[in-house]
Amino acid sequence: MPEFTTLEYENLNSAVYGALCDALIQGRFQPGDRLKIRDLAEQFGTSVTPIRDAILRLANDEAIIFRSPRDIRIPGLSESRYREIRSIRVRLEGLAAETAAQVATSADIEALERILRENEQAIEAGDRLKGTQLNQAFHFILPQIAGLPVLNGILRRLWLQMGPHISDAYIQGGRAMIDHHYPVVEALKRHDSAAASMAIVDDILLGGKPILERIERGEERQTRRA
Amino acid sequence: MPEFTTLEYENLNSAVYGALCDALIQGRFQPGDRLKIRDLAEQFGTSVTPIRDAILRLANDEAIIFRSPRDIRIPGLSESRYREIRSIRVRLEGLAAETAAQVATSADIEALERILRENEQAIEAGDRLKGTQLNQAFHFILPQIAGLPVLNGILRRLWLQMGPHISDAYIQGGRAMIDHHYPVVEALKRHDSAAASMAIVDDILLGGKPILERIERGEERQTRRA
DNA sequence: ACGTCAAAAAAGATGCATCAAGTATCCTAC
DNA sequence: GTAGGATACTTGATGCATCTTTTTTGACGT
Repeated sequence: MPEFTTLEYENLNSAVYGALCDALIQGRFQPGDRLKIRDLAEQFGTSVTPIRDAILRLANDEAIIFRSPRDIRIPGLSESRYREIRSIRVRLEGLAAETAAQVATSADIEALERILRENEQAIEAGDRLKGTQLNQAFHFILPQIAGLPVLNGILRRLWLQMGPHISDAYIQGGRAMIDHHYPVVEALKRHDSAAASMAIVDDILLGGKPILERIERGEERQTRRA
Repeated sequence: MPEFTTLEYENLNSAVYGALCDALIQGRFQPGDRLKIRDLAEQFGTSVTPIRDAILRLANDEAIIFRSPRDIRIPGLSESRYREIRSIRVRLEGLAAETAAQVATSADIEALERILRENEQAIEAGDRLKGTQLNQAFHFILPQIAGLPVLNGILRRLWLQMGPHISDAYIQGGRAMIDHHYPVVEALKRHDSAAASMAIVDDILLGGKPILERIERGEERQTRRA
């Protein structure tokens, strides 16, 4: 269960922000979707103020954009931007994997293997949502094992931007999403930093291939109206 | 002149956010300093609303923290956190330097050399503020040359967190702040990616040494009252 | 002096009214 | 039937009142 709020105490603002982050990461928004503060306020049963706060934070994360002062939307993702995000992930998740390999305990390994088992089951059951969630859980747990909270926050933000663009695509890769995870765990067991780094890089590049191909095909509806 | 606002149109919120970001990066806040929304509203001559918006964005960047629901402060920087930020910078600025080396034009090189010349002058003149500003400009221009806007945003956020902790320390390093910049430019001229990456890593590790030593010495006043 | 506790003041959270600017709708004129 | 324009509506920005909780302060007793 990833922790998304950076504010340590609870308020409506953080609750809304967390809920919208979850929705974004789970792909429940499509590129081009428009967000309206008053509508969201009604959905959440609050006034507009906490919604505005959350929307502003999301805009600061570049997870949503203000196309004009009154037009808040889920942004598109150009091919070059996706490639940049992928390059950044390669560097940062590589660092996380290296560090994790050095410090991973047997409890950490068990947690990873549990995620893999659940992911297997989700794929067999055809549960796409759970499949992508567990895939994300795998990626987020590495910086946690490594004890790198700043890195974790950066990756979280990148995932907010990718979320609306990976929901459908991942499935087309079938088991490719999970196959590359096993070598990572094997490397962590051996405390082999170099192998762990290479394995996670493989996962990012190969496992993410369907997403890139989808963006290249231009199946994005970036400027779709509502 | 780095562009800090992610909202493309102008409003009070972004103006306040930008001003506070500048203040943070320039070290005009000290760790432990307390921020009060009403006070800032008076200083900026606005109501509390745009200030709250900006404060919330800054908190989302982890540039400021809510120690309690009514206590907004500049956070401290533990040694482990600084080391983590440094590791991330090594990876990301390494990537920026590699990419920049491949695509840098002669105009880009000239811009870099202009910054170096101005930085020399600022150091000679003993202008600390301008010195640190130009040092930052050097680091921010590399991802711009490389055409990596996402990377740029991540580094900007990291700098927001480091800002309050580097103001004094850098000076103690004397010319060390700038000496390591020359090999970077030389590598870019030769379009030598590997050398550029190594040079910028040297700068981060060696140039940042005074900061780490200061944090290790515990000269931080993280919980200082006002 | 120091710690404790209570009252007073401060401060952020939340809700809401209003404003300005942009959008949609509908009516009219040709 | 269509084009143009005026009107009504939508929507985020801003300001502000109020509420609750925290923080500060100061008096009191030890």
